[in-house]
Amino acid sequence: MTSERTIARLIVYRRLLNRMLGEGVRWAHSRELADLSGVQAAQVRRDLMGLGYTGTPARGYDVCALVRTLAERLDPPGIRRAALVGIGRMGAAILAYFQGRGSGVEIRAAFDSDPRKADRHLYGCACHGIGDLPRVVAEEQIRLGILAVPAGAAQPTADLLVASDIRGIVNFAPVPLRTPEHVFVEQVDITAILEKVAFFAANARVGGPLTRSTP
Amino acid sequence: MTSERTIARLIVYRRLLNRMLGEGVRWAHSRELADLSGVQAAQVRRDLMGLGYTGTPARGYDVCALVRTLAERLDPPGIRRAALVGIGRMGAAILAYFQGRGSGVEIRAAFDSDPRKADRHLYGCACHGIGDLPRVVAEEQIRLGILAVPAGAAQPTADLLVASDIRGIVNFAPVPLRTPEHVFVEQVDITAILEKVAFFAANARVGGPLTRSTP
DNA sequence: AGATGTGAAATTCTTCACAGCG
DNA sequence: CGCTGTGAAGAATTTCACATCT
Repeated sequence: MTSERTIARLIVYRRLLNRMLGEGVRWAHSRELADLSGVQAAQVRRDLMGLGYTGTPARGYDVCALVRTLAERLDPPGIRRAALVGIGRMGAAILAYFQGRGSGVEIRAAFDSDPRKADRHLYGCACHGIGDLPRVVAEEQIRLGILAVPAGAAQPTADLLVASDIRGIVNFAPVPLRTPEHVFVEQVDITAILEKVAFFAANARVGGPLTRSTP
Repeated sequence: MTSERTIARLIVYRRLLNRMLGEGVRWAHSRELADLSGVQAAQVRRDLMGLGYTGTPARGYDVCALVRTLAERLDPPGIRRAALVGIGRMGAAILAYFQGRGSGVEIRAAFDSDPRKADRHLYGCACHGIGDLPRVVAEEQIRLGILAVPAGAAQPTADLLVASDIRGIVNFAPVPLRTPEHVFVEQVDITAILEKVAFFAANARVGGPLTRSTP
């Protein structure tokens, strides 16, 4: 009912619904949400069932009310501030990507071990030396970390984040992290993803399964 | 036996084994691979079982031979060339990231609708206007596409890739794509991933499940 | 003793199918 | 009627547990 897969789909539904809201759409059927997000209609209904939210057979789901319900369920009370560690090409791209995007999460500070990258602003975000991380994370009450450091630095950096009382990490380094159980880690391994797509592109048979997404 | 999850794990094992090889390690037990990749030992054994590859109870798995077996199984015969579409911050970061990395996949050409970004080289990769895509993709026998375009351009660009006989797409735009069944699509939705981590970071209970990775 | 290979159980996730409502 | 909510079936995936080998 609150599995990782389910939450990932709810997040996708919410974005679709927000877009609909902007287009003035008031009602949506499970079938539409399903088509737009690439899942089965029954899956959408079951996912929404878990929210306790209920639509009507006649009009479907009230887009506005559903967005509110999803916000209640998905938006954590105190967790929306993130720290980015590693201001290389990938880190800078992530920073740029999140600027102006009305996501629920906001990157409050960036860190790099290279002192030349510290003490300036990049895409509107303050940059610090890595030594300032514990202090800034505590001061700004940051609870999320985004790791965009080289593979060799990933584990020590994760340890530092954990020691600074971070609760969740998105790791772009191609190294599985060892963390305490109370820290949620999501591995985003772009190289591995490309290799996977290469594999299934080669072995794609017509009539195969539908396209999948990364939860 | 050849599910998406399984292939994703095999790719991770392979990278670990390659690293071991570089460190001179000759033998590995299922337990070590499991610990390093964050899964159960039984899972590793079952995954390797599917390869038809067999270890010995005494020493475990022969790292060198296993890497060869994995290469046979995972490396598609003709599919290793990719095209990047969208040379913005994210696209440039991906390009930089893949340069020098000995991955099985290589980015052969980059495209952008902005003509100012065409006709030059970026991180060693030739850049073209989007109009040249069909020709270059055909000439270079490219079979994979990486989408790093704005959300609004994602679907039309995907259509163009599909028309150019691309077989697999990694989509960084936060929009699910509609593609024919014979095209494998992997959605990498960074905003959604961050929101998911925020959710589970907030709801993290001590004694919860281990960290997960993105297959 | 400790590790592999693997049936079988357990668990998780998805889809079916249909009652019931507007 | 077509759509929702949902029990039940069905698939897929993971984990257990143990015979077997060295």
